[in-house]
Amino acid sequence: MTDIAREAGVSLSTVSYALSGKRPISEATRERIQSAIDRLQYHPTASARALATQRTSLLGLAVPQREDVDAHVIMEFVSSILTASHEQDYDLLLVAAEDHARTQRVVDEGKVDALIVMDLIEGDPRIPSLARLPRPVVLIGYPQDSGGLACVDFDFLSGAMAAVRELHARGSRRIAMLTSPASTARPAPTYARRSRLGYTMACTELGLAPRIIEVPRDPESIGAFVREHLVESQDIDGLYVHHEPALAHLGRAFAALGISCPQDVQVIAIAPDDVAVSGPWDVSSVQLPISSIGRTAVSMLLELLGDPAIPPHSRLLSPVLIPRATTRA
Amino acid sequence: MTDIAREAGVSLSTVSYALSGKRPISEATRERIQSAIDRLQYHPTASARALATQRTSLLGLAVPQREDVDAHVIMEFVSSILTASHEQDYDLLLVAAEDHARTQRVVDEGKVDALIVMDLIEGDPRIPSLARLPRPVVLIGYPQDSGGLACVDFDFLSGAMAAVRELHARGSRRIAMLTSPASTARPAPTYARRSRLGYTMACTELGLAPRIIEVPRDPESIGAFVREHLVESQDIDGLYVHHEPALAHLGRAFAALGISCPQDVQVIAIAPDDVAVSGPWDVSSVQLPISSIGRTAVSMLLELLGDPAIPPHSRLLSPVLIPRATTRA
DNA sequence: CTGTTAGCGCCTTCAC
DNA sequence: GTGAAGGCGCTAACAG
Repeated sequence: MTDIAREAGVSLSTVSYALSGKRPISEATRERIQSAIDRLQYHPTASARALATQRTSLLGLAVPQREDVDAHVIMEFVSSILTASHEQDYDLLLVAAEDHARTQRVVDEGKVDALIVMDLIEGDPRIPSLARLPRPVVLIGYPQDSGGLACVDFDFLSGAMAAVRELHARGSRRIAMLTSPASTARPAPTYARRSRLGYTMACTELGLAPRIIEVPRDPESIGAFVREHLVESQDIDGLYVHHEPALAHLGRAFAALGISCPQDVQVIAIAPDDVAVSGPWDVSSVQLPISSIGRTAVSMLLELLGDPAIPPHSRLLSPVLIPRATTRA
Repeated sequence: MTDIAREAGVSLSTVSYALSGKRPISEATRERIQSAIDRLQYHPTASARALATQRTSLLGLAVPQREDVDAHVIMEFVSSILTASHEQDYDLLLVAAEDHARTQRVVDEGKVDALIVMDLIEGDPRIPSLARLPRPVVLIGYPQDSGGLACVDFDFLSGAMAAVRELHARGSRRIAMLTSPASTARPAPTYARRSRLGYTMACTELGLAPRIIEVPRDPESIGAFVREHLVESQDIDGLYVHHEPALAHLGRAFAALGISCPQDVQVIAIAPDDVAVSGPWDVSSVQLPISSIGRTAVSMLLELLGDPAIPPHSRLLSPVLIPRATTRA
């Protein structure tokens, strides 16, 4: 920077101000400076700037690497967060969520200005330490006790209720919820409880008896479920499905066993649009707005960076229901 | 750091040396320093260290965001690169590959020590500017002209040849290659050419007539292909499939049209293990070692960081063939 | 084995 | 509008 000051015949600070624009600079000198910059191929040094300003223009993101989290979903989160960050002139620093010590370290050492943590589970043990960090943190997920941290997530409770009400409004009276087994091994992600709760509340509201059916993701189990409840006892005429990997199998089982979908039974899933329409059928669904969540997380972080006094709060994105081929008109 | 020096009753530099271990420190003072660190919750400031050492301990990764690159594959690359980086005490800075200006900027400004660029295409326009960067760069992919940059990729040429030879050794004589249409819109990824070339070379070597059949990824097109070539004209008894999204559809089409697989026709795919076994059948395959590629890219970068004089070269991972249910014994 | 000191490259409050 | 000077927190010679 000294070089280009000399080259342009001005003082070092003038160059700095020309670059940051934090002070009016005459058009003439501004141009001389710019041309010197081009000529010398100058690039400001990020670490020096960071040291002086205490800002890295880096956002941290703790990504889960466990096999049982759908790679597509994670990728969409990462991608939307990356895009949103770039739009605000931030870069993204990735750290493995499993390595919590490292996650803390990158913020303690000031490698990032703020942090996004995804894949929260109920009673997540990381929450207390995250709450102690000296920089803004937002969680993707909505744990019962967020320890005062900002949260962003889809409103699964409302989403589940919307689905059940819709099934009911279109004529279903025996509405079950189909979901994955509450794994006792792994603690549940924060949305599992809220989704079930929403389903139960809606049933209560409508005077229906709630029935939550847990089924593994393999085709055989799905087939068995369909045979038992839809072919034999026929005790279900509406299905709220929160079980993405099972959706496609469900559709095939219907076809194989001769269940005609909007007629015999209506189905509403809660899923990202692409998985709702990617299987053998186009499933009516409550949209899971992954990239909106990602973008919201970033903008929330920026607000907190702008004004750390903002009271911490949660943002739950509202459900939008898209009727497709699995519900009646 | 001054604080903990005072607190421990030593000089500032002693603290620094105690932390970096670049100088022997007596056990006694070392402990006093450590306890002061714990007491004051001290954490070294990354940007200050980076400014002083000219090292950020950050690796850059340019990730593609285009829809037509399989999210699972990208995620596995990212994940393996992230893990490998952490193992070497590096963090990972993500930037959108589509934003090439930004990609260059993060290295010009010294935000990263080195850069990995994935999803290279033939004649990639980014190569010249990447070659001019003042830090190590490795490409994931193997373009014909790498501009002197280091490359890491699977050896698709050998992989294709291995597959064809294997089919031939197990009795197939009319071996076709099934792959995705060479999109005229998007330029081809670097492996497309090498895979086809390997297939052709193997055919030549074995005295077979090469037949490259391009089929879109949708189930209908796959079904049509099977009907035409395996049911009607029956002019194929061996299939080298480099077309991941089509694999599952192919298996279903075989089942639906009564093609018995190792008997009527043998199939070897080139694919990651998980996709080879995830469909309706377990496909014999040449392993696509995605995470090995990722890890290799990182270790190559570190070698270059350690000794920039290392002559640039490419690393092509050798094929490993896994016989499964689609080849004869 | 420990202390002193001069930067790393940029920002920013001051005087001019 | 411009220039001079101190400081951000740490590293690494250079002396002891």
